[in-house]
Amino acid sequence: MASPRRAAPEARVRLNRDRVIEAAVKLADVGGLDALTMRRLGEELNVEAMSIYNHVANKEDLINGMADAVFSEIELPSHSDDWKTAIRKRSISFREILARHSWATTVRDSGANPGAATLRHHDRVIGTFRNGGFSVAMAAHAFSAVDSYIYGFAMQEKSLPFTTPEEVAAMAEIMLAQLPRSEYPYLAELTADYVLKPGYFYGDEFLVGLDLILDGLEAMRNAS
Amino acid sequence: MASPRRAAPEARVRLNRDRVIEAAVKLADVGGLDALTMRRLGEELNVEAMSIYNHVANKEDLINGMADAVFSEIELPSHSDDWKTAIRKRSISFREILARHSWATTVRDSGANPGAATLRHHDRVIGTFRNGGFSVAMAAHAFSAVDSYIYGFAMQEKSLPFTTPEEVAAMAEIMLAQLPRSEYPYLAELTADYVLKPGYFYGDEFLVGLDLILDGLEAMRNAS
DNA sequence: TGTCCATACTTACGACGTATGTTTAGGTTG
DNA sequence: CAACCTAAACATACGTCGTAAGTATGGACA
Repeated sequence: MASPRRAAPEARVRLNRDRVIEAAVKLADVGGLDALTMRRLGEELNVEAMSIYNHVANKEDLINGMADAVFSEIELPSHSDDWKTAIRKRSISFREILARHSWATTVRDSGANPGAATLRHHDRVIGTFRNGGFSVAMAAHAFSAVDSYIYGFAMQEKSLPFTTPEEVAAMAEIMLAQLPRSEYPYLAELTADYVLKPGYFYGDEFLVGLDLILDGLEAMRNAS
Repeated sequence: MASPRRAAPEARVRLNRDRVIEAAVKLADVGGLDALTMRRLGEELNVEAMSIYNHVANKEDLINGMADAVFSEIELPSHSDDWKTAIRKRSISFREILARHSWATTVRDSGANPGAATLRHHDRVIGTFRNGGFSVAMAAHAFSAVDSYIYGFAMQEKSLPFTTPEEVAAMAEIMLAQLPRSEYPYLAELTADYVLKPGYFYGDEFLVGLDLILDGLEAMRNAS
């Protein structure tokens, strides 16, 4: 027999906050926030649920950590681009990240206890506007408008119960069939003549709205 | 003794779907979606939790009903206004309603099983754009842009852990005090020179962004 | 007056977040 | 190498959740 020192055939891997958060994000990505339970997370980490509390104050703290992890993934606005390009790029990245972690749209983090990555991200965005010639007030307007739009778009996108164009078409066909045309004529028209057209993909709407806002902000900046 | 016919001193009030939904909305308004439990709701209705299931398939169905009830509160775009005024008014109403029922921002209803009020509302909004001279595609763009913005704004607003200007000031002061100025200079500047200025109210940002989008849509429409 | 059934109540189950207490394994010290 | 300390694991338990399944009841119509 080996010495008791080396008894365990499988050395226990130490846990830490980052490993916990990473696993939690993975769980939520797959099954949504509902699928993220402490017991299930423990299972994923080969640990009892309660052990997680050695690295996280409670579930809320865990979720805040997850939100901050998501923010750290977003591409920061580049210093070498002009403000519009920089914000445009980071906005596209933001949406992409929110689509990948669709549970994140519901999480408020930012408001209550923003993490370090969240703060840094926001600081850089505001800085980009300021350096682009926006006054403090205008930077605040711009920040609010752009981020509200991105969050809202991500939410709408998430709420769609389909993803691929094929699914969209199938779903739209069904909805259209059971939609009382006389009662909702415009909804029916939009579905038939737009959503059901080949090549339709709701995600494409994102850039239309984003550029609308960015152009508006540019005009506002130039007017001052 | 009175006849057994009239035995109950307090006649049992019959439940129905609308009464259930109304009470549920009230509960969620006060304490958020977390405060809405079937037992608590039963208590509110003087009924056991399980009795609610005679009027509602399950909690998801209940919440969908609540979402539709919220939509029914939103002011429909008026036929007598031009498209821009009509959409502006209903957007302001929309935000107001979402602020009053802040739990509603998280609920997806619209995507999966839209209720009658939701469908009617959407139909009227799209109709307003179409009658205002928007092509089907442009109406879709407009609808997406405006509603994404409203939803996102409502979410940001909800995530703020304060409401009154006094609370904002107090909170901002605290955050500013513990914010590493050198690390987040722009965030600090914005807080100090904008948020902490008397009269600041985040809700005021709403119209700035909304008008930005509406003006952009108008330009887009005129260009075609 | 008798029958039926919609609607209410009762009980029970498994899963949840987490408070509390106990065990253990890895590093430090003599 | 043995004795000890402590961080981090496990174990147990409580109250609450959504809701399945079975039971009781009272108002409407025969």
